[in-house]
Amino acid sequence: MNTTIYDVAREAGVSMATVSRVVNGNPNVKPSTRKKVLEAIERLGYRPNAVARGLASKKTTTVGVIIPDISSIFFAELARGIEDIATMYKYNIILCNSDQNKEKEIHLLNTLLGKQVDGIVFMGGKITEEHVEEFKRASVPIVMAATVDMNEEVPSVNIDYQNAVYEAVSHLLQNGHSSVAYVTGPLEDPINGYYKFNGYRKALEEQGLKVDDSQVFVGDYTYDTGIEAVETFLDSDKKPTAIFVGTDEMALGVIHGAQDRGLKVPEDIEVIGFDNTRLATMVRPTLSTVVQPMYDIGAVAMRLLTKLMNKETVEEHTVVLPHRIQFRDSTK
Amino acid sequence: MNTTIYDVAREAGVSMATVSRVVNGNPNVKPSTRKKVLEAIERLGYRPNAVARGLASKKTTTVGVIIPDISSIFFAELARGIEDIATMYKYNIILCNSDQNKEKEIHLLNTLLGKQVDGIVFMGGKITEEHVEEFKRASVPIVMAATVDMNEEVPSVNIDYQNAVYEAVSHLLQNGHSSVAYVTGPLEDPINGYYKFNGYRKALEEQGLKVDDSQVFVGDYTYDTGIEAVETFLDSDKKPTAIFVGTDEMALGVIHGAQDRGLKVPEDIEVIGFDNTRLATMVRPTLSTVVQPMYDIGAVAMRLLTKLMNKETVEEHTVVLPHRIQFRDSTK
DNA sequence: GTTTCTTACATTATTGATTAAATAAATGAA
DNA sequence: TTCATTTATTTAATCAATAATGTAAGAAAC
Repeated sequence: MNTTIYDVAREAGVSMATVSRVVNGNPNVKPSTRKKVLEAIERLGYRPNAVARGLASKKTTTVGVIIPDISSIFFAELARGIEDIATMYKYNIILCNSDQNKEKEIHLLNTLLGKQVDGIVFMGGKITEEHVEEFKRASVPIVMAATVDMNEEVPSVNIDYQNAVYEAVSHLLQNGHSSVAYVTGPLEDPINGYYKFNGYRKALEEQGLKVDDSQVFVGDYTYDTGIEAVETFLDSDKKPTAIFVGTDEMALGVIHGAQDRGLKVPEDIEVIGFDNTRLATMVRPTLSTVVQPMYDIGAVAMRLLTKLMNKETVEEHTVVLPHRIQFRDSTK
Repeated sequence: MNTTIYDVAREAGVSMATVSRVVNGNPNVKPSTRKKVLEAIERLGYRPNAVARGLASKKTTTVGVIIPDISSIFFAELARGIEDIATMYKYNIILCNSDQNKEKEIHLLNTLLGKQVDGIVFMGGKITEEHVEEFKRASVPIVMAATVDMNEEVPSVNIDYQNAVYEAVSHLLQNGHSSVAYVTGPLEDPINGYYKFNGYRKALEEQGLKVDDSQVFVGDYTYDTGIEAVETFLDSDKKPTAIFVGTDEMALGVIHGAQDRGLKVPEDIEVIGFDNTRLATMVRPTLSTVVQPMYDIGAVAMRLLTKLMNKETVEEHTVVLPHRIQFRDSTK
């Protein structure tokens, strides 16, 4: 049997309320009794039961984290940012993989609320009306990280995806390419289908160009679809000389796919990736890429959540972190 | 205010015990009352409070996971295996990063036990006496994943690291190299310092060779130390023609470091990595590597933990999963 | 027809903390 | 010394479930 606050109270000859006060650092305890209690705690090896505490105080000091896939390099980095800040504020995290499946997401949300988490960090793809409904119904704050709600109803932390892509593609166009191909993740995710794509479109149109569907390849974020993408491009009659790729992992695929066909990067074909995961320096040539500060997005999202959980007033619920382009050797 | 079991009981005109029985699928409820209760639950949007349930039942259906660093490709994959099986058995996981820091590990262990987790999966480096003491003192089962306790006192899931390295190095030696260099992770971790290293030594000695310290480089698992390692080797007077590398990420560094020096892999220098992370196919040449089934290790560890939590009898507490070598293009 | 068993519930106690209200003790001012 | 305040501590209610025990109604056994 584990020792309870009652055992400690008896051992120290005080009431459980006093023990509770000592444990919680309440100042209204005489130093001598505090000492007695502390000794009793030590003697019995008492460890407060967080479940009982959670029931009584209605705070569990744990937050839920819904993430598409923790084994993805991108999300794992985000998760680390979340966890570090959570730890800093004495929260633990319950981590759940959703695979971006809407049913799972809703189900997990309810499981977490059932477990009485004090808040939730949500990462996903497309945010539907139903998501927002569920979020609103929740009794605790929810913050989205690297996930956009186009109506800005839910607090979130992101970068300016549209401008980030716009800048990268514009850079390539200014290098004199007559066209820039685009490898993107699934378009159902509005980050891909709306923001990033619009950035691409805008950059093209600014140069008097139009989006050419044969120059756009929709992959599934994996290295292999990066390879597929170049192969498709190189088999077409309009071979690109510059490719913007929506994620680093696909960009590695693109570089290797091109090299496998005997092309030289960046001489024959320039490539810019997106995210600046650790992969970007693990290729030859090293990858020029848009820096999305994943760790920071996670950290800031968690920090925002702590404020909301504390009922502090926050000026801006939709935070946009800065981005930049890191030029390496895959561009001239 | 959230609706409680009491509200449902009143709404349905039954006692809370009956509601509890319906919610928990106890068969001793007349279909007609079950229906009444279910309707009341639906009407009120009742969601059981897992904290109260946990206090009363002494089960939280959550397990703790202590992991060195979730942002590492290796551990993230392990974590995914753990989480998938946990979900399958209706557990949630509380995930904590330890950075392999002993104080943090012990602290996290106590935090998790305070939160009344039903079990713990532990991943770390060196397991000290103190670790084992703490593990034994815990009132819930603990399983280690990809982590060895040399005394086999703690249940664990691993592969046979010594033999895995032995086979890889032997393979290189049989290819006719007069020596095989070795890039390893920190030797404080007995997996590196004892098992893997012994595998290396054994393979060498079987060919009448001895370990030459100048042919051993201790890295910190990062890509960059892989590069450092080759550079050190190539600057020495005994330039290796084959290198065994303790992790894939360092192996990528080794390959690129060698290529940066104008060497060809595998013609001038053969490389074998370890782990078979997704990185292995993201290099040119693709990396031959020892397959450590990370996802499976996590999954099996979690499965083992569910059995222990259920107090099922398990035949073998120390499970050793099979490994193999995946040959790709970094070896001849 | 009484007794015994089930079935289907209800009642009440319990879980291990927090917290508000009540009370006791200590301190200070008049 | 007395009363008011402040400080320290206890008592008891509460949190939202589960678990153990109790009970009424009907079926089966004798």
